Amino acid sequence: MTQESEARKRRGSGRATIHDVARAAGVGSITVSRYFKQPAQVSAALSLRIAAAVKSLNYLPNLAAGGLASTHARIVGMVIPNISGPIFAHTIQSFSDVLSAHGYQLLLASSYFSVEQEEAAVRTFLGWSPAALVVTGQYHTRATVQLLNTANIPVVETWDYQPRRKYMQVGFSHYEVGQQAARYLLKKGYKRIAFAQNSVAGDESAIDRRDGYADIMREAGLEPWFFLPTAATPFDAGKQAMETLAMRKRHAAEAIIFANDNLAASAILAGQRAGIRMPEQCAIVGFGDYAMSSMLLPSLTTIRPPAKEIGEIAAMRILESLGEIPASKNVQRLNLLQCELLERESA
Amino acid sequence: MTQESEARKRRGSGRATIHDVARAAGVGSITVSRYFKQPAQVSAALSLRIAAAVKSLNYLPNLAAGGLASTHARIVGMVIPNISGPIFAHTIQSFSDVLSAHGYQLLLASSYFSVEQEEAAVRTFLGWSPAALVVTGQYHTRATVQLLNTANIPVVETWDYQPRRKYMQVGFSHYEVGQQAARYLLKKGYKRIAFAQNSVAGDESAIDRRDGYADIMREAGLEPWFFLPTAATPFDAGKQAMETLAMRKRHAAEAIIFANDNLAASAILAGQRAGIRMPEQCAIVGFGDYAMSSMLLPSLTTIRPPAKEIGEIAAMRILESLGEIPASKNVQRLNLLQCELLERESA
DNA sequence: TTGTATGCGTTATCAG
DNA sequence: CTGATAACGCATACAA
Repeated sequence: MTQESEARKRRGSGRATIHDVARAAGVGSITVSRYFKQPAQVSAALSLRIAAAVKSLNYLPNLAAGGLASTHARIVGMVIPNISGPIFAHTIQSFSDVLSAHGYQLLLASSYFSVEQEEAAVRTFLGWSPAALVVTGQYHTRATVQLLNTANIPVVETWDYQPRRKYMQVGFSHYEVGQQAARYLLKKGYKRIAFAQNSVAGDESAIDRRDGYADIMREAGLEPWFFLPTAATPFDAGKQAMETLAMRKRHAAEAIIFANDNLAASAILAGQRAGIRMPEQCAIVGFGDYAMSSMLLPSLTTIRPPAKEIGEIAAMRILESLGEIPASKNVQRLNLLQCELLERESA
Repeated sequence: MTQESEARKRRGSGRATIHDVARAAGVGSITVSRYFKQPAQVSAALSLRIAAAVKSLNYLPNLAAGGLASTHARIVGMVIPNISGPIFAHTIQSFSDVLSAHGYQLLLASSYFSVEQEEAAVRTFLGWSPAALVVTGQYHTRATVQLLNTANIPVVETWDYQPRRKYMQVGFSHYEVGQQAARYLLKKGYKRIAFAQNSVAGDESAIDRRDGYADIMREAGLEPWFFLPTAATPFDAGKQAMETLAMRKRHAAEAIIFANDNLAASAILAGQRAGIRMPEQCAIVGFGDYAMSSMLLPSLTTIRPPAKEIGEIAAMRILESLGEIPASKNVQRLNLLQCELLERESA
C-alpha cells in the first residue's frame, strides 16, 4: 500500500529517472548524469552508491531526453537505395557495427533510387536531431542539398567519389570502374564490346560506369555500344541483353559489360541454356561480386566494390568529426577506395 | 543587423520551433501541434496561416521533443541476427517500408546470433522510448525477457512460431521445416539421409529444424544422422560435409539436408568438382532460397522462408497494437506463416 | 568534485 | 475550435 501511495506523476513512462537514482544515492541528479557521461569526474565513493541505485531501480537513461537537452541525439541517419539488395547490406552492417560500438544508433531508411524518397527520409531524420547523416551517391534534389547544408552536422556521401564535392565522400569512382572493365576486355583482344544497362530508373551510378566504358572505347577508336533493356526485372533484362546482343546472326557482341551482377548472372544462365560458349563466343563482365557470382558456370568475372569498407570508413569519418575518435591524416586519400576486378571464367 | 540582434537563446539547435511558427502565424503553439497531429481539429483559416508560417520558417518538427513529451517516440527498434545475411535483409526492408509509410522510423541493430548482444541492443532501444520492439526468435536472456516485459509496449518475435508464447509471434515453425525436408526425401525413397548443421554458434532455429528432421527419421524407423562441421566459414563447412558424408567409401549419405543454402551451395560446388552426380548419387536440400540457389548446377531444392511477409506482417501487427490501423481478425492464424519447398534439380 | 537553476521543443491537461 | 500552463527527463552554464 504505502509504496503505491507515492503521488504518481500525471505523465511519464513510469520508469525510473535520473532524479530517482540521485535521490536513492543521496546525490545531485547532475552527478548521476556525469557518472554516465564522464565517469572520471565522479569520485569512487559516489560512483559506488550511484551504481547501486541504478541497479536496484533498473534505471535506463532516456536517450530522447538526453538528445533533446544536448541538441544532438546519439543517432545517425542513413539513407540507402535498398536494404535487401545484394551489396548495400554489407555497408549497412559494417556502418552499424562501428557506430554502435561507440554508442550511436542507426536510423535507417531506403530510397529505392528515388531522390524524392531520399529527400523525405532526410527530412524525417533531421527531425531526430541526428549527430550525422549518411546518404548514397552524389545525386540529390535541390531541397535535400538545402536540408543537408543547413543541418550543420557531418554529412557523408557514400558509394561514390567525385573530386571537390562539398560533403565528405567515402566511395569510389564509378566512371573509373567502367573504364577498368573496358580496358580489361580490350586488353584481352575483344573489339565488339557492348554495355548492358540497368532497367531500374534512377541508378545514376550505373550511367557513370557506362560513360567510363564509352570513353575508353572511343579512345581505342571503337564505337561504344549501349543496350537498354525494356524488361522490368533484372532477371529478364539480363536474358534480353544476351539474346539481343550475343545471339544475333551478324555482328554479335564478343563481350558484354553488365551494369551489375544480377543482369550478368541471368545472362550467363540464358547463354548456358542457348548453348553459347562463354567466354569464347561471348565474354561477360559484371559489377558487384554478388554471392552467387563465383558459383555460376562459367563463374562470373566481375568488379568487387568495397561495400563493407565503405560502411566502416564512413562511420570512422563521422566519429572523427564528432570528436569521438582521433582524426586520421590524409583523409582525402583514405576516402577514395578501389574496386577489385576479379578475373574468373566468364571473361 | 536588426534581424540578427534578436536575443539568441543560449542553447538549442537554431532551428525554428513550434513557438516560432505559432508566433509567425499568430496562434498558440498548441494549435500548431494540432495542425500536425489532428489537422481536422484546426479551422481552415488557421491551417492556412500555419502552413504559410511553416513554409517560410522551414519548420521541421523535433521528433525527440515530441517523443519525450508523449512518452513514446514514433520509433520501432528491431534486433536481427545479421543485416547483411541473405534472408533477413528482406524482412528488414519490408518491415521498414510498412512502418515508414505510417510515420514510424526503424532503429536497427544486429545480434550476430548472440543473446547477449541482443540484450544490449534491447536495452539501448528502450532508452529511446520506442513505440514497439521486434526481436528475432524465441531465445533470449533472462534479462532481455525482463526488459521486454516491463517495457509495456508491443513486442513481436519474428522468424519463429511456438504455441502459447507470451509475445506476438510472426513466423513459422522451424521444427516443421525440418520435418518437411525429411518427409520429402523419404517420399522420394532416400534412406540414408543426413543433416548437416551450421557451425555458427547460437543459431538455435537451425537446431529446431534438425530436431524436426530427426523425429521424422525415427518415425520412419531410421536413425538420424547429424553432422556438425568444424570448419569456420559456411563455405568450408558445406564442402567438409559433402566430403565427409557423400564421399565416404562405405555407407555414404544418399541425401543431405543442410542447415542453410550457403552450406548447401558450397556442397554442390564441392560435389561438382569431385564428379558426384546430384541427385542420383547424393541429393541435396537447403534452407533459405538464397539468390544463388536457383543458379547452381544442379539448381538447389530448398525451402523458402517467408522473409518479406514476416516483415510486413510484423509491422502490421505493431501498427494495429498502436491503433494506427484497424485490427485484423484471426491474428493468431495469420501470424503462423508457411514455408514453401521449392523442388528443383538437386533433390 | 559536486550542486542549483534553467532550458531543450513538444504534448497532456484542463479551461474556455 | 483554441489557448495557458505544466510536465517529459536530461544536460548546460555557472557557482560553490
